[in-house]
Amino acid sequence: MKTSECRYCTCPNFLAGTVARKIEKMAAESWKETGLAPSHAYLLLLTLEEPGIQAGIIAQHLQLTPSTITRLVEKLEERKLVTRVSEGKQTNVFPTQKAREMKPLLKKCSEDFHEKYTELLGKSDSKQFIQYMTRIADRI
Amino acid sequence: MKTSECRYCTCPNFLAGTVARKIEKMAAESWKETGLAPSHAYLLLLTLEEPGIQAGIIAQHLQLTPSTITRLVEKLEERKLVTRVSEGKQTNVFPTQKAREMKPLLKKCSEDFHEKYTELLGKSDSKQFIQYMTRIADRI
DNA sequence: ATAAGATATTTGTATGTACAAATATTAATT
DNA sequence: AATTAATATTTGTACATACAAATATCTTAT
Repeated sequence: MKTSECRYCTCPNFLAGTVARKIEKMAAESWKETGLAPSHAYLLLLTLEEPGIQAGIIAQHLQLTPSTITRLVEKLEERKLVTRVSEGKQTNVFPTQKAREMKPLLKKCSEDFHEKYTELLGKSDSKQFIQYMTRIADRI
Repeated sequence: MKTSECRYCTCPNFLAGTVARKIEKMAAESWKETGLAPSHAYLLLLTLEEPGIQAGIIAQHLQLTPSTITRLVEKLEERKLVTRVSEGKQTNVFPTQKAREMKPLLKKCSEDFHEKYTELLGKSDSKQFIQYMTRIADRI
């Protein structure tokens, strides 16, 4: 059934959730090769770009709560992809060697996803979607 | 931190998730008075509009998987808001008297949310957002 | 009429996320 | 210096959601 035929197709909350789930599924497919869920992949990329990044900063960049970051980092730690170093009250997250070796693959998957997405929506629509969503996010 | 300043502010998956969480929070606030989470509220409204609606049809309208519907209905059943009547291999969901009494409140909350949302984004932007999201959802 | 396949739902399990409370550290006030 | 307040993170718990497998029913083919 098409979303436009659904009972709550005019409810922004319903729509936002539906779209998010669909896009996440697409993203998960792209990142499958890494064995990581999209949010884990983002977090890992953050640590690769800025080794030792503070947990709270990660939370801000991913727009997730601190407790969620703790949980995501735990998972990545189990897979030996990051290590936590606490420094006073704060926690710094470093990528491991294994993660560093994975970087090219992560980049590739990220690009794959962007391509797949752009192809699906067309260049102008996909660009517009990003602008639009950003604007919305900043106002809510 | 504004979403437009985040590291992955150009990633559609990140954006979609962020926006969905923010809108859901807004919606949850509006539905607080009912004690129901937004998705429970939608489901309940569906059963009120079409008593005896089949579980699978609910799944299609809410764009959720059948197993999720089972779980949502279970919760509503615990609160004595719906009852399940199985008819052969299918399950029909009926609202209880308690749910029927709740209908005006549900409607009110739904309208509250729409107003709050429209006020926040402005009339034209909020309308555009809906059109845009619907189009995206149908193509993914 | 029975076996095989198709359909609808539920169950078991796992994941990502959040909230509230707990903990640990640092800063500020008296 | 000691108490209080502020800040950063973690823990306990709960929830919405999904996937895969199990179950129950119905349909079709032989």
